[in-house]
Amino acid sequence: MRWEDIDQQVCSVARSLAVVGDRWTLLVLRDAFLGTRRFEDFQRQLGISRHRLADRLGKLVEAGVFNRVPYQQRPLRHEYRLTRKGLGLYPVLMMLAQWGNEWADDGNGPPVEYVHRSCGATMHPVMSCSECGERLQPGEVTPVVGPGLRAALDSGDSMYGQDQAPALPPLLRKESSKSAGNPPV
Amino acid sequence: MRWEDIDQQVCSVARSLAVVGDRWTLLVLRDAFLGTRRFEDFQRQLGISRHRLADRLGKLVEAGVFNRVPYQQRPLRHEYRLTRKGLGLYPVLMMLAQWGNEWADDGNGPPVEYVHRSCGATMHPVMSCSECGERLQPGEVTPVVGPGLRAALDSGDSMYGQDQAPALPPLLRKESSKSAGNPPV
DNA sequence: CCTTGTTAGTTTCATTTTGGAACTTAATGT
DNA sequence: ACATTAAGTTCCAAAATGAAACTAACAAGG
Repeated sequence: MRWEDIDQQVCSVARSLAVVGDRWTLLVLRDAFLGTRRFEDFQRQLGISRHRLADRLGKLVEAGVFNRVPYQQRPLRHEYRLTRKGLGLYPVLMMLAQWGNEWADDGNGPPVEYVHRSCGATMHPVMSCSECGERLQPGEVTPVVGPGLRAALDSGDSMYGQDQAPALPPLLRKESSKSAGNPPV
Repeated sequence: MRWEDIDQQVCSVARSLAVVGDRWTLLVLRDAFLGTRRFEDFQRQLGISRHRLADRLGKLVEAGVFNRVPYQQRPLRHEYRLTRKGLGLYPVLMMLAQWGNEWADDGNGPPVEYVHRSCGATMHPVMSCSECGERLQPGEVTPVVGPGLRAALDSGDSMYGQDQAPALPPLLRKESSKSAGNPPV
């Protein structure tokens, strides 16, 4: 399977990665969340080749993650602004940063720390349940077939046969008893 | 700058992407969270070439995301299990899935829905403050220079001069007054 | 013993993607 | 007239990828 076909999967992780899973794309977004909006600024800050940058920005505009809006006439110049859809990637970026802080520390501690304005505390982001507010751990969440997957299975137009279970988004499957005794870690 | 050098940046997002930012890697992890452990299973489910898969698994083992453990002798066979470090990527995967559910819907609704075992509700993951528990929005979090960045700046061994501000992890910078009137969206 | 099957890779090679540098366009500043 | 800025584009060599075949090490069946 070619990488460009991953958006065909009936899986939200795959579909997200079809948009943001290319090299540099998430770093472009990181800088966008930091306030960068212009081609030259992205290019300088990232060290990406202009070639790649033009391609990535174009795809993100096409995907609705950025708006390309003129910031001056004569000569006409555009800048790239995060849309609502783009802003929706904030948790992804923050969780990547959090993982890096926890696990890719170079021995000097986290590069940056975060202060939550409304409570004033130095904090880190945690993932929690929208309904009960409790923190979510792998294995506490059960994925169930949703309408999108049911539709794909019913219409048979998907790449999955009726018999073959398609890939489900992330959970930690319960140990099957036959390989008991070996913890997942 | 070459992609392989992004881990040189004093930025946790960049360092995380140095480990999980290659094509297919996050999809391999998705399947791992779904319970897949063996080479053949990853290969079949993902449709990735065996070549790439061997490379990605090797790099993830080297990075400490997977353990490669024998599950039989004669013939010797290994399987790949998520380490604690690997399990730490759960929020990243879930937030990617959540974004896909929200924004990459194909018109049929989300492929899967999630049930939180402890509260029983159909839920979605939200990102919140570890200290006050409130939901986090872009712009409510202020990044401040942490020990890792201070060390890099002090020792001067980083790629950044003392004068040049290095890239900070994601936030939404306050509008500078000179471009006032244009909302970030 | 001989053949086939399973699992986990490795090798080979054609096709894509990337990185780097130079070039273009449309202006402005000096 | 000439240098500069911003946002790309073009060109090309080098690196990454995808597809398919091949290998190793054994097990099972006839």
